[in-house]
Amino acid sequence: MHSEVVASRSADQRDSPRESRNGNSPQLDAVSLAIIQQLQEDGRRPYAAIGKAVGLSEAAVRQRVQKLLDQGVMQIVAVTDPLTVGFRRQAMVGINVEGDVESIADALTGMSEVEYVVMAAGSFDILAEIVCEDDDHLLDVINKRIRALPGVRSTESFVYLKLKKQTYMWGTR
Amino acid sequence: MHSEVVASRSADQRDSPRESRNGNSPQLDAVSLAIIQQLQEDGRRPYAAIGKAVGLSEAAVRQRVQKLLDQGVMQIVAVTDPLTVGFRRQAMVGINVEGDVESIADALTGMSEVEYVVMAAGSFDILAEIVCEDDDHLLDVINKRIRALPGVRSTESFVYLKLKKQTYMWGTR
DNA sequence: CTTCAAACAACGGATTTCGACACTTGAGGG
DNA sequence: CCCTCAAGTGTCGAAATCCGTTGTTTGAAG
Repeated sequence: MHSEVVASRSADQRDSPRESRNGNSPQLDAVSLAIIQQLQEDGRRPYAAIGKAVGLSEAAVRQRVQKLLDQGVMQIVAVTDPLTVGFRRQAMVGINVEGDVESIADALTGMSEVEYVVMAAGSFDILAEIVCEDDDHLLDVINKRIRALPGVRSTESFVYLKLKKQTYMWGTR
Repeated sequence: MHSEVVASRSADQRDSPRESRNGNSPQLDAVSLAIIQQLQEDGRRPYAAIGKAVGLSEAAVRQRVQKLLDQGVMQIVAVTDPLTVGFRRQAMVGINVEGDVESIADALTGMSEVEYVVMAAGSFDILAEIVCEDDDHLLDVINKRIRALPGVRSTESFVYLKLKKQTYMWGTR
C-alpha cells in the first residue's frame, strides 16, 4: 500500500549527530514526513500512536524514527527560550567574509556559544545566533573570537530584546 | 535540597502551547534546569533516567516536566532542517518599524510561514525567519503580507543557502 | 531462478508511564 | 502554640509503552 523509501545503507557515519546534516538529502517519502509531523506536534508521542496515524506498525515507526535520528535528518529535543533559562544576552550576528565562506562557517560551528549558523545571500554572507550569559561574555565572543577569525571582514550585531515566537510546525498547514 | 515548583493540576489551559512564553519568567531552580538539560540531550529520555541524573524520584521529574510544558517554558519537539524536508526557500527578514514594534511582531507571530520572531536592538527592530515552499511563496509572504503591515517601514531579506548548525544544547558547557 | 538486503509485522518480556494516595515541610492566621 | 493550607516529594500497582527478536514479503542484482 505504501512503498519506496530510500536505500540508505545504514549507520556507519559516526560523526556529530546534530551538526550540519548537509551533503546528501536523503529524499524522504510521505510516510517519514508524516512521522516527523507527528513528532513536531509532540516529541514524546508513543510509537503506536504514530503508527496508527501514519498507517504503520509500532515496530516500523520505531525503525524509521531511529534511522531519521541516526541520519541527522531530525532531532527530538527540548527547546526553550534561553532568556528564561539564565542566559541573559542573546544576539544575531551578520557576518561579511572575504575568501572561503564555508570555512568561516565551520569555525563558527565549532563555538559552543553559537547555536545557529546559516550561510545566506544578501548583505550578509553568514548569520549566526549567539547565546551568552551576560554582556561581557557576548562582547568577548563577538570581538575576540568571531572578529578574530581570518577572513571575517565585518560584523553587525542584533541583540535580542524579546523572543516572540519559536515553532517547528511546518508540517501542520 | 530542592524545593518550590507548583502543583500543576494538569491541563485546563487550552491556549497556544508554543507561542510567546513571555510575560512572567517563572524563576527556574537548579533542578529544573538540570531536567531541561537532560531533555536537550534526548527529548525522549525516560523520567526515571532523568531522575537518577538530577537526584529526584521519577514522579517528581514527571510533575516538573509537565509543569514546564504547561507553562510554555519548554517544548519537546522534533526539529529538522526545513531544506531537507521539502521547503525549498527559507529566509531571515530584518524589519524596521515606525510606531508600535510589538504589535507588528504580534502580527508576524500569527503567520504560519513565520517560524521565529525576535524583537531586537540594532539596525533592525524585528528579525523574522520565514519558511516557504518555493520562490513565489517567499516573495508573496515578504512583499504582500509583511510589507503590507501598517507600520512596517522597510525590510531586508537574507535567503538561506545552507544550514550549517542548529543546536539546543546550552546546558552542556 | 537464486541470493541478498531492506522494510515491515507479530510477539513477549522488561521497562516506563501515570494516576492515586500518603508523608513532609514551611508559611500564615487564629 | 496549634491549626490549616499549599507545595513538593515518595511509593505503589495497573496499564501502556518500549525494545529485541523472529519470520515474512518485496525488490533488486547476479
